[in-house]
Amino acid sequence: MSRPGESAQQRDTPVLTERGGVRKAAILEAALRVIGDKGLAGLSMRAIAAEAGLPLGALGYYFKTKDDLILEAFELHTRREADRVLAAFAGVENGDHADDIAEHLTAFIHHGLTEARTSLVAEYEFLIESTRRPDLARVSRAWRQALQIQVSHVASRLGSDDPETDSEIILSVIAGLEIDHLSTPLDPSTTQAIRTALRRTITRLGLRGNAARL
Amino acid sequence: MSRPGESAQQRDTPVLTERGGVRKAAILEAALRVIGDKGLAGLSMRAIAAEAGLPLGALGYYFKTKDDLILEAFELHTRREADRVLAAFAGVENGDHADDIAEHLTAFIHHGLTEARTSLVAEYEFLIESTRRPDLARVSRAWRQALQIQVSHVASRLGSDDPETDSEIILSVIAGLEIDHLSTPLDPSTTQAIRTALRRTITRLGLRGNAARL
DNA sequence: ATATAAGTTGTACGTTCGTTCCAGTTCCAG
DNA sequence: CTGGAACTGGAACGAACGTACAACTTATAT
Repeated sequence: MSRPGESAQQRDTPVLTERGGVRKAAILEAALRVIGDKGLAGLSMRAIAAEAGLPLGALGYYFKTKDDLILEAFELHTRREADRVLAAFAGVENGDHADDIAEHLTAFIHHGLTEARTSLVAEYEFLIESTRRPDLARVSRAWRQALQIQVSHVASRLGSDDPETDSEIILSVIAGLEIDHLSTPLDPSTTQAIRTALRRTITRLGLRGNAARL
Repeated sequence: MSRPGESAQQRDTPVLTERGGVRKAAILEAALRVIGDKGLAGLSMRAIAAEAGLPLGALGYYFKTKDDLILEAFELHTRREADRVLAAFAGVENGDHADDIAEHLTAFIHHGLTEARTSLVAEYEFLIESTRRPDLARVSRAWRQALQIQVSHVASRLGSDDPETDSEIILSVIAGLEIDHLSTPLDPSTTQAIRTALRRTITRLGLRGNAARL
């Protein structure tokens, strides 16, 4: 008997679709859901197993400890979310007006606060836990840095004269709007307030789609 | 035998300095510290008792359940923190330049990320938990609303032509900057980046201390 | 076919958890 | 002084926890 992590089938980019890999992926997905709606405080191996529809014993086979499982779940989340964020900003590059840009970001936040709410809550659970776990902190930092680099490129294309600062401001505003509206049900007037805040931010930063380079 | 919550000595504004009240306050303080450095996941009645230097049995006397304790700790935190935030913005009102305003906010964030880090982490623990507990969510909303009202008054005095939106932007930027730098040790260059972002935000929003009313 | 490895599952271990209880102590009104 | 109320603290409860393990089945390779 051996464990997957010790076996020769381990790769640089783990393939999660081979024999036992589907199960491993299902466990991580289940963990992300549990973290999202019960929090890390409510996360137990038994709760994950129940959510995944698997026996408790299965978890010990794929993950040495609960902490390992949490780390891998966070890595999975950042991999997936990075794509989503970049997609949101990619749609922005050819927009013509500041309002178009703001609209993309509004839709992004709106999605996070409604359909993807569980995932968003899980994300902030991880970020807070990162203050206590160096391994999670490394993932947080790498993710945040990747986001900022990409967003600053976008800001540069949109005519920013200080892309680094503007990307920091934009990412901060997004995070702040998300946090501030997580405890509240998202009604239309709230969405409108978010839109207004984003429009004003983008406009005042002087970002526009068809910007000539400075 | 009776419990304080059932007794006639209960008041609208609980006095925490009477006979057993000192202990109750000590328990809440201990809970805030434990939440800050072990998280809600690491919060146990025994950990609180140990942190407060009290026997486990004492907790059951002052708080019916752990959830009650958490709620009261959150209320204590918001009461205390509201004062601190308003003080930070109060020092801003008579400033002359956008840079002065930004400097106040930078100092505020810097303090939260260094000396008051434990308290800041606890705050975000509460905010995330608010997504799952309606009683905590009420506290979050009330607190957030109080902050926004006060900050929008300040923004108005600083010449904002849309104080509500500007206060939402400012509070979001602050929250975002805090969150984004919680997983990272706060070195001087990071502080400088925060200062730069705040300066640009304030400047671009057109806020200045000696503003004439529009 | 047979052996070896991979995957699977139910059970059980020792700990820690929130909460309850009660005998004992301190306080204050009468 | 005396009674009852407020307060104290240690012990104990059942429940839930993370993890380890051994018996078992399935797949793969020679």
